[in-house]
Amino acid sequence: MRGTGEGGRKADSGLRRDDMDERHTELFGALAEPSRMRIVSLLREGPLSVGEIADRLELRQPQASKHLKVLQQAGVVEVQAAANRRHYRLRPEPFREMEDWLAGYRELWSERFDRLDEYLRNMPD
Amino acid sequence: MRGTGEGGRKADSGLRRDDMDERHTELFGALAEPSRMRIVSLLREGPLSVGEIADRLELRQPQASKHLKVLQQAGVVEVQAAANRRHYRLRPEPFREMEDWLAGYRELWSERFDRLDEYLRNMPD
DNA sequence: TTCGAATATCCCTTTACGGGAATATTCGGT
DNA sequence: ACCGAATATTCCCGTAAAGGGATATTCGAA
Repeated sequence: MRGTGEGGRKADSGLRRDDMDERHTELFGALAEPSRMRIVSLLREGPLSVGEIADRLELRQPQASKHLKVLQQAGVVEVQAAANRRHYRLRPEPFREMEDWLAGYRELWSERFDRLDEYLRNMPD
Repeated sequence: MRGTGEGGRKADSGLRRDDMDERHTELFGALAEPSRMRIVSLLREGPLSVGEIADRLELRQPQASKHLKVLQQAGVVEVQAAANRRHYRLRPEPFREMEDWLAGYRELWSERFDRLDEYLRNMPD
């Protein structure tokens, strides 16, 4: 139990950078599928039931359920039961995490490693 | 040829939202693999040759080459030949694109669809 | 408790993908 | 022109994942 409150940032789960990468691997995997990407995009408008999702994206109900299950396991969506219907909605956490992950690459925006010394260091002696 | 300079934003490739999603599907696919994620993470420090990447991540050279190829096709990295060596470096574009994509979900941070009217709309009459 | 709507799960087949090992290619040096 | 280092490519194999279809489950209504 090291560094529990180390950074004190937001809802830090106390993960090392490598673990964060693992989590993002799973997150990206969930998004790396056209149908699921469309589901996520659609869910931006608000929570929807499985039937509505399948309907609007012209998916078959079983496929919609399967994709939603994957998204749920990756933490992208959460479900709320209401009678027979199950309403799926986006969870904000993974998007925040992605934002944090991206922040580690933000220096690329500006400098883009234009310095050559790093580059030349790869040359053998 | 509509709206070429429409928004005047950065390097807008003139893609519709659906096309953007397709591109991100590919991008996420490239990142949805532990070794590739580690390669990307490693390349933050600066450009590296294939051998160095394979070395530091304890990958075999062919695997490293394959993963780099996938990353390259997804536009995540670019290569620069120098003698026998090929130096791979991160491209800033995909990260910017991810940032833009994320922006479309930023409202989740704050409100998180707490309004119930959208939710109740799903109820049958 | 029986029925029907909504959803999840199971089985099967096909395909995509990653690892391993061998081989091809490219390039500078001599 | 030849050799060796660095890298890319190919082939094979095993596994994970996705689609299709049928079926199981759950829940409210009557």
